[in-house]
Amino acid sequence: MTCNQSSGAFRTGWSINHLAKSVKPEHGDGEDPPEYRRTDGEDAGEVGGPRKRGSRKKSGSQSRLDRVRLRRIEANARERNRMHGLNTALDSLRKVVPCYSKTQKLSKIETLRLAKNYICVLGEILGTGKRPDLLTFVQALCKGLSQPTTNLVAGCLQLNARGFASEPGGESFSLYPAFPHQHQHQHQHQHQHQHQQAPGAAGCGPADGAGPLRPLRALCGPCGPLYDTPSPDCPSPLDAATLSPPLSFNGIFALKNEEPVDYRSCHYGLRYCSINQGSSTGLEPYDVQLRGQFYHEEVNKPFQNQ
DNA sequence: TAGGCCATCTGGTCCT
DNA sequence: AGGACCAGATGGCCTA
Repeated sequence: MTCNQSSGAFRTGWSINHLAKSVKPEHGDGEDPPEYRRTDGEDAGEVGGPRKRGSRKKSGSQSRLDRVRLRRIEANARERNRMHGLNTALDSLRKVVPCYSKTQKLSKIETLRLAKNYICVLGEILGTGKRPDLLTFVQALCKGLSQPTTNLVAGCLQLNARGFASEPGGESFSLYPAFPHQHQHQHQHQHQHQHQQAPGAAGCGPADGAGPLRPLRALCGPCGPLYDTPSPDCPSPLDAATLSPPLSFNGIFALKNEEPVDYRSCHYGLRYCSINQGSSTGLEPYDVQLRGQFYHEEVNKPFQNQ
């Protein structure tokens, strides 16, 4: 029996008796695990030489061995439960962190790192009373995170980083989402270019090409827009009237899709996030292309020297 | 195939 | 004595 089988069996409600019959197979081939082979102090005294063992003594030792074995099995079960509780808590944490996907869970360590970053950001916001710009926000969130996680977080943040990488080493950024009505031709070809698009691929939105970092007005929650002075260039399709409500997070930031996006099928390349799928808002799925390496480096650059 | 992640087992330590 | 907690070891699964 494998570990997985064991855990599966546990999840389906193994009794201690079941466990007792399935003592760790890795030690394998019917051989008892080390502890069960080990003799306790009483038995250790017998190691020195041949010694007659009465049946009474033997049965006592046997029962003691059984007790040890049972305790170990019980301890294993408790330890499993403890770890399951820990994992449950981690799942809870994943759900309140600004990047949640049922299909591609953050690893434990990345969850903790992201949560820590998030707490720091929120603390900073509380302390200063100011909302950070999107780039700063993402940078802070992704501090110390792995590249895939950085990409995942950015994806959850609805970032379009194509402009980000429009010029290798360039200084322009675009954080606008690319809506199909703006770039329908792009959308049609994105799938076939998933793994081929050059760093200089076409950007999107009015910020495409050159220009300063601009806010993503899609990041508007119930508490109002993330930015006090939304860019006048921000096109009307992003107006609140057409925005889908799901882009909200705890009333603070608009960060998450209610419908978790499965990024498994679009690692590092083009990603198609569907907001409010099939809604009456008229919004079609839009892409949040992320150029893995370059994006990761850009996001983490400010922190690399810290 | 290597590396990352994970679940589990295990023994040690500390606490009640 | 027994439970909680911890860290090391191990093996399975998945992905690049």
